[in-house]
Amino acid sequence: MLGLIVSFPPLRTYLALCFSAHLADLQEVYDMSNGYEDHMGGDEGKDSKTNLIVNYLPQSMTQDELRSLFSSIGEVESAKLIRDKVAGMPRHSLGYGFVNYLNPSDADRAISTLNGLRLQSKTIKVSYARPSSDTIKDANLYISGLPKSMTQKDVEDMFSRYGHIINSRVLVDQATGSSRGVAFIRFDKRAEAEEAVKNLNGQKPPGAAEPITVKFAANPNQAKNTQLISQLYHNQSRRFGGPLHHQAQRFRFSPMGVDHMGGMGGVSVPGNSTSGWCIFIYNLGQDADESILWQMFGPFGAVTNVKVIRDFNTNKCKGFGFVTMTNYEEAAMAIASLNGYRLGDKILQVSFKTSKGHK
DNA sequence: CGACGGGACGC
DNA sequence: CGACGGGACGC
Repeated sequence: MLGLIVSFPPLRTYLALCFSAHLADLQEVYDMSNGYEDHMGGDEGKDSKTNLIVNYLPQSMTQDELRSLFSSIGEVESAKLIRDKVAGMPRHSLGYGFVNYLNPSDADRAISTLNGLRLQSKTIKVSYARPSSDTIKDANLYISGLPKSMTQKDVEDMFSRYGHIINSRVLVDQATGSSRGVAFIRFDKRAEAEEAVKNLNGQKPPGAAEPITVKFAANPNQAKNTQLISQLYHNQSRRFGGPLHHQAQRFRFSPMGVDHMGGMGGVSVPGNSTSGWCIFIYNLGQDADESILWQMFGPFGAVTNVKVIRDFNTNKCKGFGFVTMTNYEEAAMAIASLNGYRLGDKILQVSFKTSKGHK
């Protein structure tokens, strides 16, 4: 569908249609503010006058389509769609990108005409890109335990004293529309986010009965993998077959994980209320993630759960994790094969999980 | 040289 | 209703 934008001349017609639609619905849109506006001013930020960040792009949109869309405003110096960097092939879009114009006035007009544009049931956000820097990375916080009465603005007001908020979101229950007491806040700088964690984690908002939790958000890969795992688990428990392929494609889950989830049948183990055999994996690198555990253990049989243990604040792996496998023989084979396995520059130690008290 | 988890992570 | 930080050996 987006291919039409590239392939056919009547782009203006297409845009006009989309644009009128988006104007009609503009009130529903939020996070359309320009997160960088506070830093723009005077004659600072030379490249930021031409360089834009584009968020909430449709999954199917390609880099060429991104360039094509923004070329309708003016001459584009470069367009970059950000894709994941998994060793596996697909390299699918992360849903955002950068467009750098030759002319600052074109960048400005691109914001005024394309910000809020609806594409494929998405509403894109177009704003000036902040100057590239390591200091702005990993500045997204996850907040839980908020009073249900706190609105997005309330939460922002609580956090804004620690820095400049780029965007925020309060999660609401699908059915009731009420707050789930969970929010995300992205600060401009990681240091600002760190200050907010230090000062607000474990604190009670005014009038609240319970303290809130403030920590760095997991990256979306981790979150989606975890979510998908539990979805697959529940789907599979209810009935075999079903919408597994659809879900797997939608979330682009690790191929290993998907393949072997299919083999997961009866999950109850005699004498154990929690199903399966829990395996302890030690000496994982700090950047280890769930997908590597699926890849390593999946080939040995039915894996029902994987978990990388991370530091609460930094989200870096603490060096170990757990894998649950349904069948004893397969678990034993995995342990025998993977204990002593070299992952990166580390030699793994793999064994059945011991009870909590000992080493 | 470090060693065994545990609400909630996206309307 | 949505992944906000790429890629870069050139100037």
